[in-house]
Amino acid sequence: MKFGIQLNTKRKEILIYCISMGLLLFLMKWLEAYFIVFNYRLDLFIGSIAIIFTVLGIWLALQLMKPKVETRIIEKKIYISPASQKEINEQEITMLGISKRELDVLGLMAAGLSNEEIGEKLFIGLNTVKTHSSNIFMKLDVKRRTQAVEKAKRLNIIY
Amino acid sequence: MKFGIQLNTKRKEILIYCISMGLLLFLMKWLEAYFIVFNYRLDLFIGSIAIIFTVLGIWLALQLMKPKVETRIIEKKIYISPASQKEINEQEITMLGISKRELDVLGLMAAGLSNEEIGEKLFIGLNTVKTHSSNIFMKLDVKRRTQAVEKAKRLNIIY
DNA sequence: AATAAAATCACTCAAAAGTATGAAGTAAAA
DNA sequence: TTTTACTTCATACTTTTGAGTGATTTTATT
Repeated sequence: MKFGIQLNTKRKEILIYCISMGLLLFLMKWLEAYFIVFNYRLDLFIGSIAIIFTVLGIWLALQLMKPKVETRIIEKKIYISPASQKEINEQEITMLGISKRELDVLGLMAAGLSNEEIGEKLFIGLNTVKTHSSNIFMKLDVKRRTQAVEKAKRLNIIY
Repeated sequence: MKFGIQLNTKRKEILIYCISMGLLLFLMKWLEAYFIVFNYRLDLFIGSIAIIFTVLGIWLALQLMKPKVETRIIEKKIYISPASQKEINEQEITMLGISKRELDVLGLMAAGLSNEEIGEKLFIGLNTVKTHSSNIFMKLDVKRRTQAVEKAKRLNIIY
């Protein structure tokens, strides 16, 4: 469809060109008599003709060459990683009322440490760790550390 | 740099065109005397001039229009499968020698179930679950279920 | 300074988890 | 058919975990 319209446009242009060329030739034919009088000016007349038709040729070429646009389509790939690294949900933490220390314990819990190991890492006693973990379970509404870790990860409380 | 070279090429073409045009005019001047003899043929001569210069104009236009290249960069979005939804690494499972049943237990372990609950779900006794989990820990080279879950998820053994 | 929240620890008891060992049935492979 | 791996279960014992309760200290807030 597009090609057809384009061709029609071209045909019209060619037609216009032919007509105007014919008119020009007619005009020149008329002018010829005038210029013939000034015989010395014939070279100037021919020069004018040359320039006019050069310009005409250029114009015609431009009209016909219009769609000669080389379109290079370069597909630029944009890789989109869909939110793989979720951020810590601070809001959820405050909402559940989990304290800093409890969060520390929870993190080490998720790493697979035992309560004793957690205590060593945080320089606190086993009983303290137990208290913290009990509070965590209460706040997270779970019964086991495995559940706590699972839920905490699901809620983006820990990494 | 590129632009400079391109301009130089164009300048050369224009120069060549000017020289050839000059030569043509000189040729025409020479031919003028010849054509003047056939005075009736002046219109034909002028017509020839018109055609020649039209063609010349077209040629010039084509030469000048050559580098009209349109580059369209189309951004194509490609969605990468998220890293979070990794597939189960069957190879790792066979490499570690983890059996189907052990994998079942491991999965429920990761869900936060207790050994007793796992037994109920799989219709096996508590002792059996314990045996399985012990074997899992041995094969995964860990000491606790939390560690087992952590490592299993890291190795893409479970979801 | 008084108050409240957070962090620390202790103690007891019960439940759950984990170790070690042995054993029996099953299904697939050599 | 024998072997091997898998699954199942039992028993005894140890360790870890978790609940419940209470207390002290620190820290921040009013």
